[in-house]
Amino acid sequence: MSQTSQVRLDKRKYYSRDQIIRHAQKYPTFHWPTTELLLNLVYAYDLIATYIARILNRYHLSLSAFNLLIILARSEGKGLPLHEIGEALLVSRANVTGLVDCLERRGLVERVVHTEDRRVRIVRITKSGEELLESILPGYHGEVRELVNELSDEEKAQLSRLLLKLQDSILHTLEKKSRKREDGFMIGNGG
Amino acid sequence: MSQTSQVRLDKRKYYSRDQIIRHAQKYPTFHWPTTELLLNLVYAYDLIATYIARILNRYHLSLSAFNLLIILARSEGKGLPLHEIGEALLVSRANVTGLVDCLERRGLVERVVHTEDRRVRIVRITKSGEELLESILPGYHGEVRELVNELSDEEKAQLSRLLLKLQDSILHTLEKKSRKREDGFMIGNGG
DNA sequence: TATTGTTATACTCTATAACTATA
DNA sequence: TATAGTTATAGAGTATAACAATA
Repeated sequence: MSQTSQVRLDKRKYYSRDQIIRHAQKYPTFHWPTTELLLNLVYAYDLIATYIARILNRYHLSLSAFNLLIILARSEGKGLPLHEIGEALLVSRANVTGLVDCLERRGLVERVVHTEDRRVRIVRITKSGEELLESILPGYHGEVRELVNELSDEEKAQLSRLLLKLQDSILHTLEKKSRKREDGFMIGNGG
Repeated sequence: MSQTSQVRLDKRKYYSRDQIIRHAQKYPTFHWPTTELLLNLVYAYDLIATYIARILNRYHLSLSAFNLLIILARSEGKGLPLHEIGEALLVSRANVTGLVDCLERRGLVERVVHTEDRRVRIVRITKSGEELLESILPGYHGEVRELVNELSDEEKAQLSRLLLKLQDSILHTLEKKSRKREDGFMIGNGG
């Protein structure tokens, strides 16, 4: 694979500060710190998501499928109804059905009818799903940790704090917007 | 739409620190600050990406299409060869063709054969593409700025600095890995 | 009537391999 | 031989609407 060593990983030359500002300054609403933040957030996410997807690919799991298995494993046998899975993964109900179908066919999760509300199906992780997770997680945690090892624990904690504050800001703005307009902005679970 | 007001935007209850640590502490490679950082990065990205996708949806543009138009607009008429677009967007060559096809059909970009190397096609934004961008960007910048308005400029800059450091850490680790193994990890442009 | 979940559809994004034309 | 771009295909992800079962 001669390509491997020639792939340029760093795309940041396409997003130089000077070029962006030169192009965008004609818009009065343009704000460099905001734009810079978004670019860095998106690019950091892209790098990590692509890398994690490659790890999970070895196990034929998508990122959503992996997240679902982990959430179910953490629930300690109680499982989750399908509509709550949609909330947790920011995915619509219709698509949760497909995701769960796929994992159920492989025997990694199972559906159980809720005893009190017979409309509801609880999804639980199976023994086999737990075994798969246990074969993935040691290597997964190690590889991910190596990936971010140039940040100290303190920097990681600070980054987390700022990202949390960013999430709060977004959530508050969206709530304000959906209170204001009846045709307000919606996120997730649009079905 | 009675659903609008009932959608729960905040999914963080599914990712509580105690529950995660209780489940993951059996793995010696597990490291809470790293996991916390990843969760917060992914969720912040999800919120922003979903919101921006909704804005762009009004103009029938995907996030990639929007990014492509902006990169082309910033190049000030010079345009970009298709393989560089792949690098910039972290997308494989094959998929750049499709993306450019789609925008070319709508008259927003055009292909021009490179005069010196006749294998190369340069993609340029058209007048019509620039007009579309100019109709989107004022509102776009304003909405995005409102979304993150609970962070001060200083906090945004600090967040950017930390995200940059995170990007560097990832890029360095990936480079080390691909130097080590001939079948090394690759990102993007796998075609 | 409203909610949970399913089915069906269509569109986008992604990954891969085989192909062409140029260098 | 290597590179730029295209074509074709298959698998995910997402959005939407219509529907059945249950509340």
